[in-house]
Amino acid sequence: MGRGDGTGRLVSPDGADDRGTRILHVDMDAFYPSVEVLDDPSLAGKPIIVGGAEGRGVVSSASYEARQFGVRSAMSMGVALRLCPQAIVVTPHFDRYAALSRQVMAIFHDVTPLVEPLSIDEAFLDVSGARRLWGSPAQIARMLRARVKSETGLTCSIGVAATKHVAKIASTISKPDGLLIVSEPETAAFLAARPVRALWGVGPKAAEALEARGIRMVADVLDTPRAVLNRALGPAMGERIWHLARGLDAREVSTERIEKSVGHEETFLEDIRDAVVLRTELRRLADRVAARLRDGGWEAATVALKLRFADFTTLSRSQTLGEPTNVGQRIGDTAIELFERIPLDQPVRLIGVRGEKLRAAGFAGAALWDDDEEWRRVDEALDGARERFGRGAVTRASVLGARRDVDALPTNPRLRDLESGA
DNA sequence: TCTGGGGTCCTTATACGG
DNA sequence: TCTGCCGTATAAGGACCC
Repeated sequence: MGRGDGTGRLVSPDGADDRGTRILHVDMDAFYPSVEVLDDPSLAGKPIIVGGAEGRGVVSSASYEARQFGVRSAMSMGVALRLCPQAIVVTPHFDRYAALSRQVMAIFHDVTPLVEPLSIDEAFLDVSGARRLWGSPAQIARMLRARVKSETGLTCSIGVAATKHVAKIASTISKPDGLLIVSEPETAAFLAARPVRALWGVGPKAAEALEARGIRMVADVLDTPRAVLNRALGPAMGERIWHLARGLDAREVSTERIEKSVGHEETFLEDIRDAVVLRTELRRLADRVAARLRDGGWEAATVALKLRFADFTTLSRSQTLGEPTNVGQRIGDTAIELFERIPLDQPVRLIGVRGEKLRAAGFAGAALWDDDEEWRRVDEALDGARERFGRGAVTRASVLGARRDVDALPTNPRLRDLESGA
């Protein structure tokens, strides 16, 4: 959720240039607190903090009134309340947020089927096919803002641009209740004037590494040789920001995303030393992970354990299973095996279990293992799928799952994609 | 009153087979 | 047969995002 304090609101005027644009990024304003105000109008205009109220809670989201005191997402509640003692703390009502989110997404789908939800409160829309029906991208954005407001009572901010990246930056700086249109001809100048931190994927660490080389603004990135960026940030990140700084972002709006892992983790109210208690928690978390896997029709090929100790050092261990599973007992057994290998020389503050390398459930793997011809076809499918999704996005197991289960589970987007890719 | 919980992606180290 | 190289897979850790 947004980080600004809400003082920078921008609304592009009617008739603003929207040449070359087709992507909208819609971002709800202070979504959680705004929903709370909707449900309790007496909160309107007050500093609201949504987050874990007691113990080790942090701020999930703060109203703009609270942000003016410096309250930000991910801040510990203690610090937040020191900055803004008069704030009203509300524990989150995720079901309500999800319901409002569905309502807002439905409005988007009214306008175009090309909607890519990024999180509970934001989405990309490709409106290139919606022009005839609804008008130019700028007109569509104005209509969406009006509809969201009138049908839900919530405000949102919209960035309109030629690419996802620029649309996202535009919505961020237009907040709250803003609209910023960045036409294609304006893009280069718009980007150049932003700090590097505005680039997607540049967080505190990368910003620091760039700053150390005198690179503070996107304009500075333009003056920096590619090789220097690659050295400073690593080849993947270096290449990415070299492109993004130039407005080069070929990513399409994609309506189907493929889950790669599901997990649960828990921070204790007080650090725990007792291994019996920790094992019990692992069982509980493993059962929740397994239930989610079954709901989605997945199995996990790898089980990962996460521990965070009292001093905040965090460690993870993972193990690939002989056979993927969505059975809580198996996931729990594996998590506990991993846990037993770690010396407990400190109390534990957080423990978590995650299932990774998801594939479709129900695949009878054993039958295939000694069939060379089948393996050859699987590897061909793997190559095809990797070309489409990129390396690492697809595992052999996921292809195996796709080949076997695509008829049984035709509505599963992961399987459909893999099958057509194969 | 220091630091949540859900994720994705990238880098580096290591092991293994040819 | 030994060594190096290459590609691949797995594992661990960390940065980043909301």
